[in-house]
Order: sequence, then structure tokens, then C-alpha cells
Amino acid sequence: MAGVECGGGDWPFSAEEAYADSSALLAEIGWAAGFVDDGCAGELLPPLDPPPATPTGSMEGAGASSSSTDDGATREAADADGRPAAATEAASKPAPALAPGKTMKKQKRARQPRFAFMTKTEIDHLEDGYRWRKYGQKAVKNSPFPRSYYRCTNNKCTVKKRVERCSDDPSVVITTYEGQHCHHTVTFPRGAGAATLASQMAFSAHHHHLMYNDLPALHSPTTQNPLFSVPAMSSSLLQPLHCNRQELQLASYTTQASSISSPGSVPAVDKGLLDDMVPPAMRHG
DNA sequence: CGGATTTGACCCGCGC
DNA sequence: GCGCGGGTCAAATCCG
Repeated sequence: MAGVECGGGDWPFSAEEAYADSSALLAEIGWAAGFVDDGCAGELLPPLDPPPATPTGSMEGAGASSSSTDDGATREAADADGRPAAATEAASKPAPALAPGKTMKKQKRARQPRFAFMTKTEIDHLEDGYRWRKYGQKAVKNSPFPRSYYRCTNNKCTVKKRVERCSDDPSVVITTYEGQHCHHTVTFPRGAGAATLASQMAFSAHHHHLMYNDLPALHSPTTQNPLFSVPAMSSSLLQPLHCNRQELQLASYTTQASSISSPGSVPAVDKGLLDDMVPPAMRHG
């Protein structure tokens, strides 16, 4: 099965590899991975092997990236005043002066909590209700597919998103979110379908810290899979696969999801998905 | 014309 | 110290 072998690395491998390796990436971000099918036959991804408790912090590069938050955090803190990290950084630059040389000393990059999920879709950039601006694209080592970098267009929002295809299974798109939105969705496209909902669900799970490894029920011996699967999505209807507490939650998404595809159903979504996605303080209506 | 995308260059962390 | 690769910047270009 394709999902797991993305990148095809066996543990342990270097941080660099870990970061490039899709499964490793998913592992890094806390196993909060969902697998969504956009209408094709749903397929459960086998469990991702957890990284062995890397003693020497071999995950430094990846996980660690989060560990390098020290001064980066300060920079992020600056975002609180409403400016995106990039803008803050840019503003602090002697902009015109450093044009060619670009010798400006950059602070360590802060890593915000990340959340990724895999989607079986032909669409690279999945609609998730937010507006994104692409700010970069890089070729990925050991993968014929480039990785795209997106940033939320809301200038108060620092959320970033990476989109790449699994090198082993081109039909699988790996979407990685970094940070949390501090605002409402800009749009909620009708009929955006599974991809959208997948994103919303992913975010919701993240927002609630419902990482899948925190949900024993999803680790039932029957599935042995921290991922959830959405078998048939062609009608924008999410079908929870199992029945337990968490799935009841997913089930509620399902209900709302089905209403999304019908015009004028946004309020229902706001009360449901967005209720989870956007901190109450951020909601204005 | 303004916003979004493309793309080459640069920065930085990490492994060797 | 050097090279590699991921991530970001920003000028150029595209597009509605």
C-alpha cells in the first residue's frame, strides 16, 4: 500500500531524510494524520512505524525544528501584534539596503505545531475554506514531485501549508499545516467535497489536540491504524469508519459535511466545523 | 492595475 | 569547513 512507503525510508534515518520522508513527517507531527479519499476506493493506510525514541535527538532536524523555537518564539510573539511573521521580518529589514547582498542575519525559524494528512486526490491544492498564497515551490529529494509552500493570505494569520505528492503513490497528496488560523474561513466553497472536509476535520482534530495517538479507540487491534479513513466521498459525505467517542465527533462532521454541499448551509458549518476550528474569541458572528 | 503565481537566489541547519 | 537540501524571499511575470 502506497501511503506508508512514501519516501520509503526505514527507521532510523537522518533528520534530513525524516523531513523529506512523508511517513516520517507524519510521524513527526504527532501522528495526527488522516487519510481521505476523494471518491476513489477508500484505502486504509497501514500504521506508520513510530520513530524509535531517538536517543541523541536524531529528530533534531525535523522535530526539532520545533526545538529551535527559542528565539524564534520571540519572533512569533511579535506576530501577536497582528503582523505575520514574514511581514514582521520584512518590516524589520532595512528593506532596500540589503537587496542584492541579503546579508541580513535571520533568527532561527520557529516551528509551530504541525498537522498533516494524506489525501487521495488528483487535486494538488485542496480547498479548505481559507485563501492561500503560494510563496514557493521546491523540488523534493527522491521525489519527482515538487513541494509547494502556501501561506494564509490573511495578514494576521501565520499559518503555512505545504503540499506535496507522495513519491511512491502520486495519487496521494500530503498536506501539512503549520500553525493555527486566528480568523474565520474566508470562503467555504460549495461542493468542495472531501478534500475540504478533510482539512476541516484535520484542523478540528488539531485544535482539540485530539491527536490520534491520544485516541486509543482508534488504535483498535482491528485497524491498528492511527489514521482514519473516509471510504466514499464522491457526494461530499464523510463516513466515519468506526464507532467510538471520537467517531461520534466525526459523525457530526459528517452530518454537517453533507449539508455543506447544499447552498446556504454555511451557518451550520460555522456552528460545527468552524466552531472547532476558530477559537471562540476569534469568532465574530 | 492589483493580486496571485513563478522561479531563481539566498539563508540556514545538519551531516559528513 | 563544506556541501546538501529544505525553507523563504522577492523580482518578474501572469492573469482576471
